Amino acid sequence: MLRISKLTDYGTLILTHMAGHPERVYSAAGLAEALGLGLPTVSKVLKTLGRHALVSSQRGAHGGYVLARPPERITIADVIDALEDQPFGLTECSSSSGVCSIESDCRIRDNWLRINSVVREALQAVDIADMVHPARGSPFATASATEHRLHGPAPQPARAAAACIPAARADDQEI
Amino acid sequence: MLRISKLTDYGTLILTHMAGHPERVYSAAGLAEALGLGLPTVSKVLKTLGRHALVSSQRGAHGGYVLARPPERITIADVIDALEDQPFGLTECSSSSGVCSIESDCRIRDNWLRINSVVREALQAVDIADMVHPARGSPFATASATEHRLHGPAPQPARAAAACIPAARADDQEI
DNA sequence: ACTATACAGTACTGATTTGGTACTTTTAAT
DNA sequence: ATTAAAAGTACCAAATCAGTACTGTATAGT
Repeated sequence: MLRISKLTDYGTLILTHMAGHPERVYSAAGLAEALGLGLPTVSKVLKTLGRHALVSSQRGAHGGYVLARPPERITIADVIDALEDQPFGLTECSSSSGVCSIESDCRIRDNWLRINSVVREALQAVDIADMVHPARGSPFATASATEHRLHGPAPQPARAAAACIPAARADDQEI
Repeated sequence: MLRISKLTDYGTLILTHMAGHPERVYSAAGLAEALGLGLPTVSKVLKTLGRHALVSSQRGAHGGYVLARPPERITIADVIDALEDQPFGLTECSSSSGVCSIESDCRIRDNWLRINSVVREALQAVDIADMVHPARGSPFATASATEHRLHGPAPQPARAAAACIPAARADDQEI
């Protein structure tokens, strides 16, 4: 469906929130409270982010999570890599090789690989620090975002609100 | 999971095949046979493509499908718009507005919208004619596809082969 | 007019994926 | 020792996807 999973969405939300005070130790409970998400869900995301070294964790009382590196050096592509189950790739045969019996004959694969590269670059051009500021002069702002038509905004139903929770209040909920 | 659905994959496959002879009328059965896909599945895809005016259909005996416009003017973004259920957008709150209760406060939404634009442009830069040729000097080849690291090729299992069927044999199976 | 062919629409079912939760274990500070 | 907090594992419900079947409609050829 060409959409990131909710967990990935939560991940960017959490990291963006943490980027407000890059040195502070945040507890999973505090983040859940601040972002209006369930604690188990937040824990799950943070654990995964920790496994991929985007945050580092401190166990025990007064423990918690800290960004493992400055927010400028954590890109959206990093978050997707960490949180999405399948390896990056718009199609199955382009994310991992060897699954397609007639790979050598397939004329489309090369093109999908190239499309992937372009999409990935777009995702790598945006980092968490960019997300904190509403619209900074970030590299991806240079793209001709004006002249793209978006020809199907399609006022579809779309169920309940997803991960779009206020990232504001970046400084309550210490610890 | 940031991946297009199989139906969309089939769609590009079918259109690419048809682009081999842009004027020819292809039957659903012929395409299914040529591409090694199930007839019902191919029919489903073609019907949807027809509804979105990417192919035009001719009913009755000797009927079939033809590309509705030259392959140079059908982009991957068009195919995705036609075949994916949800409207384009990496996150729910970025594909349609009004679903997020605190939309105005959300500092991330603007950024997702911008990321979407970039990704969409990448998808719009590639057309079906590009897909036919292994690696033409297409606009998206100009991107710095060299310096992207792809840091997680992750030799994951990955189930059965998907839509990666030979697009070759572009000229057997007439009608 | 009749018949064969081929697209159109709808609906259903099984399988996969996702999202969320619960429970147990390990680690560290007081 | 007790408490706080993360780590790991496993599980369940719900949503989504993929594929199939069935019925209807239009066209060409005889």
